[in-house]
Parts: sequence; structure tokens; C-alpha cells
Amino acid sequence: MTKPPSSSLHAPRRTSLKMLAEYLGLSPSTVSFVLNDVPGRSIPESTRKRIKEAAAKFNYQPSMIARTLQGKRMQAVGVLLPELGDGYHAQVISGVGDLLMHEGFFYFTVHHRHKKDLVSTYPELLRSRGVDGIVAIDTHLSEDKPLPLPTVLVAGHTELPDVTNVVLNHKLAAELALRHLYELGHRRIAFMQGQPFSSDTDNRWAATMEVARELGIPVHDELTIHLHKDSLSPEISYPGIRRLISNKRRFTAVLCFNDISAMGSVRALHEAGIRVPEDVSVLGFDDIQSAQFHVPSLTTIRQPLQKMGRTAARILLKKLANETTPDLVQVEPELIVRESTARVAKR
Amino acid sequence: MTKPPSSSLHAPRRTSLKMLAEYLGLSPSTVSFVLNDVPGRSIPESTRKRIKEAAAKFNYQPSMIARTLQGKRMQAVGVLLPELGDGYHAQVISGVGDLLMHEGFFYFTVHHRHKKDLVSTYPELLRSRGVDGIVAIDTHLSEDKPLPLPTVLVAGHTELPDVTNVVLNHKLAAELALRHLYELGHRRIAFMQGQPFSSDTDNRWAATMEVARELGIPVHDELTIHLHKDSLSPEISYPGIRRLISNKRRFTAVLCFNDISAMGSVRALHEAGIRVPEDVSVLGFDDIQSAQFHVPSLTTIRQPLQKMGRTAARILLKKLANETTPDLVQVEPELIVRESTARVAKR
DNA sequence: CAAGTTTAGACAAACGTTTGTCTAATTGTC
DNA sequence: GACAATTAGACAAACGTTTGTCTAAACTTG
Repeated sequence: MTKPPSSSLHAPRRTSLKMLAEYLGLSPSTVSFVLNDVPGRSIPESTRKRIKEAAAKFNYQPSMIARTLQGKRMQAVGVLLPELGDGYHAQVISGVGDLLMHEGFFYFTVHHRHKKDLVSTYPELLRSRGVDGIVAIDTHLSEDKPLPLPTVLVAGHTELPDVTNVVLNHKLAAELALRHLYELGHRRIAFMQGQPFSSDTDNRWAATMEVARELGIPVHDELTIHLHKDSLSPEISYPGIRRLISNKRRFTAVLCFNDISAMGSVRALHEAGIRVPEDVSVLGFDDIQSAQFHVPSLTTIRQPLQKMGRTAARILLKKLANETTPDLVQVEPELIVRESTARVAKR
Repeated sequence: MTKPPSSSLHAPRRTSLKMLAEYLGLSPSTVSFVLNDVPGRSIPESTRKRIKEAAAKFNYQPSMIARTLQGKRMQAVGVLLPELGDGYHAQVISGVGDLLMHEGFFYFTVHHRHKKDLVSTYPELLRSRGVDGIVAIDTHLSEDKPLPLPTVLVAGHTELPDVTNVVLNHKLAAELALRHLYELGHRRIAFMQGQPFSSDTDNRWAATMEVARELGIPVHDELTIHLHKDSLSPEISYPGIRRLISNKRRFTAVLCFNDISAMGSVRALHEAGIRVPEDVSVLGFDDIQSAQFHVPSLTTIRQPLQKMGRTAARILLKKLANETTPDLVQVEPELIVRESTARVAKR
């Protein structure tokens, strides 16, 4: 009596609508109407109750799979990102995931390591697995091929029709960073430019240059570091800092591209006998988890990464509900003052 | 001529097998046979070629969704884990993801924050979305409800029938750690026990105690720290270390539960004017990314987290292919000596 | 009590595949 | 040239849903 009708011994098939209907002596359609609360169908309360009880008894779970065949939503999305296991992306995806799971959506995680062919084939493969939409983090989607699904970008590179981009307010970020250093008396500042494949590189650099001009802070080529390596390790900033030191042009602060490179900078300076922050201030960017517990703890510009993820997810769900969404959403950075910056030493 | 048959203007439906068949003037079944290279069907090379060309032309992608309805595989799995955005889990999932994507599988990422009800409902929800199997990382699956799908555990808590568990060789890990400290002359060692919900806590503690006994290293209650808070921040070890210091019982080394708590320990010691490693050695566990770039860099027991992830994924794929798999796979830890441990000071 | 209306639910098609069975046309054999 | 055997492919059922249309019985109204 307790086992679902026509269950075979060896393959514990999940209870289907059909099995439930058979058990109840009703048609599948009737059961479907009740379980989905379809309006305009006259089914007496007694029958409804009977159906709901049977569904609970057999722990009936509708097959999303079969549903999508009817043009319904799978309640699943795909998340495209360059890399797993890196602080930045992990934070964003954690925000995306939080919101999606909370709303009853599941998500595929897909990493592409910036490979163009993967980036262009994954959306179709995701679609064939029934996803309803896509969130792409720090991903360069090609402009020619139209996306097969509703899409939201986080720190997106490109502008695409119907695609919402969630980005940091880079201008404000640059202002927070440079004003902080300026107010501590720094005038000889080394700048660091991100890797060319990173989506934020260009925007941030432009904003930084603009603010530097406004504040009258000079930007020298010899005090500019260009990151190249596609690496998640602090070592990326080693060679740049070494060159700076050997250049002999004095500097009192380094404005880093992110916290990772800031950690590398601290270490490179440390090894050269330069103290942080007593001799040189180091300013990070992002505020990843470990920034707080680094020695010295990093003064940094916090990107609300989780929030950006949550926002992107929320907007995607709106798109899926056919609500109108903006093309661009800016989020505000925040200056977090810790130990790695200090007033410039009097000479 | 270039557009698929019966394509509507507004809904760019993906080309289906049916559309392809209609376009070719063949039946869907014939097209299916050719595209799937079904043996035992006599279809001339000329027709085969025609079909394959049309498929390429319209970029036909079979709907995995419809396939699973026929009892086929979706080529997708679900990955259950407590938390995103934490070094440990991020590393493992990165390994899982690498292997799965490489084999043409996609995966849902599902975090449950150790909530029992979520852990027990997610497998069914994943199944209703068509996943073929499950990888569960550091997750306490209940023993009473049989799992609806093939499953592999990483650092699993429980022994379940048909479920493979991928775990660290805890005994070796404890030996590497304690022998290292022992050989540096440490005898008064503080031990740290993990949070009760963490899967490794019990096994590791037992192994550590066993090795301590073998080496004749005493374990005092006053020198034992118990972690409680479910947090990803180094602060978890603060109170424990403070108590240790105020206890006045001398110790020369701390064996930490993981790298995160090791970082917290270093900071707590530092604030009390105790130098690491000159006064006290600190040994971490895991070797997460930031361990290398901490100041001082952490001596630690490396868990091959990525490898564990890859192994788990590989075994799951074997299960899906109906190959037999072991119930237990042990992976070997490695001692990574860095700056946070040193020979015990002579007095 | 006849006609109309409401109630309660069945029936069938559709979604995009796979796969077992069937058939018509062609080829081969004696 | 009759028969069998092969070839080339169509047909239909099935998977688990949703949903538009249909029907039989019960109830209402005059």
C-alpha cells in the first residue's frame, strides 16, 4: 500500500505523474491541474485533497525535464567564468549562487580560461541542457553571434543588445584610491595596469588617469607597471616592482591592480628592504577575503563582489519574468583603510 | 534556402531533429540513426553525408533534455558542497570541474551551508533537473534515505552502500606534521581540534592522537584548542590562542586545524608579542593558495585538493559507465616546509 | 420534465528524442 | 522469371509533462 504503483524491484523509478494518476484512478491531466493550481478547472476540494496527499505520500517531484519540453522554465541557469578557485570569481559566484538557490534556481558552473572557442560554444551546450538564462562573469562574449538565451554580464567587456552589464563605478573607485593617497601626502605614485584580458583593465586605467589629472598627480612611464601573466599568484607583480626599485626614480606609494598583486608588491618591497607602510604605501583593489589577514593588512578599494553577483542574478530572473531591465547597473566601491598605507614620511 | 524549415520570425527556435528531417525529406528516425552512428541500420553513404552536412549547416545540437526522457544520460552532474568562496572547497571543486568539463560533462554547483534539510532535498531536485550523478564535498549525507543517483564523496562523513569516498590519508598527515615538529625539537605542542561539523575533524584528531602517543608527545587539555564557529575567517582561532597564552603553560608550537586558523594563530601570537617562528612555530593544514604568500609563509600539510576533486569526478564517471569502483580511495598528503616553523629555541 | 448550465474529469496532441517493428523497392540466386 | 534476401527508410510508441477540446452526468431553472 505504501509503495508507488507499478514500481519495479530493480529500477526504483521515480514516481511520475502517470503513476500517480494510475494510483488515484484519475487521468494525468487532472492530477497536473491540481498540483499546478491551474485556474479555470473545476475539481472539487475532496479530489484535490486526495491528489495532494498522494503526491506527498510518494514524494512526487515533477520532472523539470519534461516540463521544459512544453516550453516551460527549467529553473536553471548557466554561469560562465574564466576560472574557479580564485578569490575574485569565487566571491562573485557566491553572490550569484546565493540569490539563485534562494529563488529555487539551480546553476551550472562553467569555466573557460579565456579560451575563445569555449566561450562561444558553451552557451549552446548549456541551452541543450535546458538552462533558462546565462550569467557571464569577466567573460568576453563575441559580438557577432547573437546569444541564444537571456544574459547578464558582470564586469562585461562588450555591449550587446538586450544584455545587462553589472559594473563597478570605476570613476569613484579611482577617486577613493587616489584621494586617499593624496591626503596622506603621496605625490610620487607608481601605477599598475591590469592584464589585457581582464575586463576591468581598460576602464579602470582610464578612470585612474582621469582622476590623476584632476588631482595633478603626475604619471610617469617609469613608474607604471604592466601586468601580463595569466596567473592567480601574487608573483605576477614581482618583476614590475623589481624594475621600479632598480629604476631609482623615487616613489612613495604603489596603486595596485588588485589585492593579489598588492600582496606580491609587499613581498617584493620587503625583500628589497623597503618597509610597508613606513617607506612605501601599498593600496590594493577588490578586498578579497585574505586582504584582511595579510601582514600588513591591506588598505584596499572594496568591490562589493557578492553584491554584484546577487544583482546580476536578480536581473537575470527579471529578464526571465519578461520584466524590463536596464542596460547598465553600476555598483559603488568603498575605501577600506587598513595597515598597508600611511602618511608619507617627512624628509 | 539557408534557413531551417518552418522557422518563425520571432521565436528563433533551435533546429530540432524533426525540422532537420523535414528539410531533408527524411524521417526523424533516419536522421537520428545517422547522427548517432547507430549500428545495424542500412543507410547508404550518400544519404549519411547529406544528413551530416545539413546538421552542420543548421548547427544542430540534440536536446539532451529530450534524450534523458529516453533514459539516456544528460551528461551533467550535481556537486554538493557547504560553501562557495572558501579556499578549501574552491580548490576541490576546481578539480572536479576540470575533469568533468574535459569529459564533456556539465555540473550544477549547490551549496547548503551544512543545513540538514537542504542536504536531504537537493539530490531529488537535482535529479528532477536531469543530472546523472552527484559529487558531495565535505557533506553529511543522511544514511537512512537511499541516494537517488550514483554518488561519490570527497572527505565524506559516512559510509554508504555503493558510494565511493575519496579521503586524505590522515595517519600519514599526522605523522608528517608531528614528526616535523618533533625533529625541530618541539615537545610542548598545542593541538587544535576542528569544528564538529567538519568532516575531517574526527579522523584527523584520532590520527593525531595516535601519532602523538607513538612519539611520546604529551597532549594536555590546557594545550588543546577546540574550534566552534562556522566561519571562514582566521578569527576562529583567536579565542583559543588567547586562552593558551593566558594559561601560562609553556608551548613551543601550535598544530593548527587548517591554514585559515593558522593565520589567525599567527596574528593572535603576534599581538601578544610572541614571534613566529622564533618563539613559537605554527603549522598549518591544507596548503590553500594564500598559505604561500602569508607573512610568514606557512609550513603546512598539503592536501592535494584539486587532485581529490579530479579523482572523485573520474570515479563518478566510471560509475556512470557501470564500471566497478572501490569504496575508498586514499590520497597522500605532503609536508610543505616554509617560514612559520623553526627549530625550538635553546634556553 | 425539458432545456440549458455547471461540474468533474477524460482524451489527445504536443514538446524532441530513441528505438523496435514494419514495408516497399531493389538486388541476387537458381 | 519466381522466390528469397537485402536495402533504405517509414511508422509508431514511449519518455513525463502541459493544455486545449470534448463529454457524460448532475444540477438548475422555468
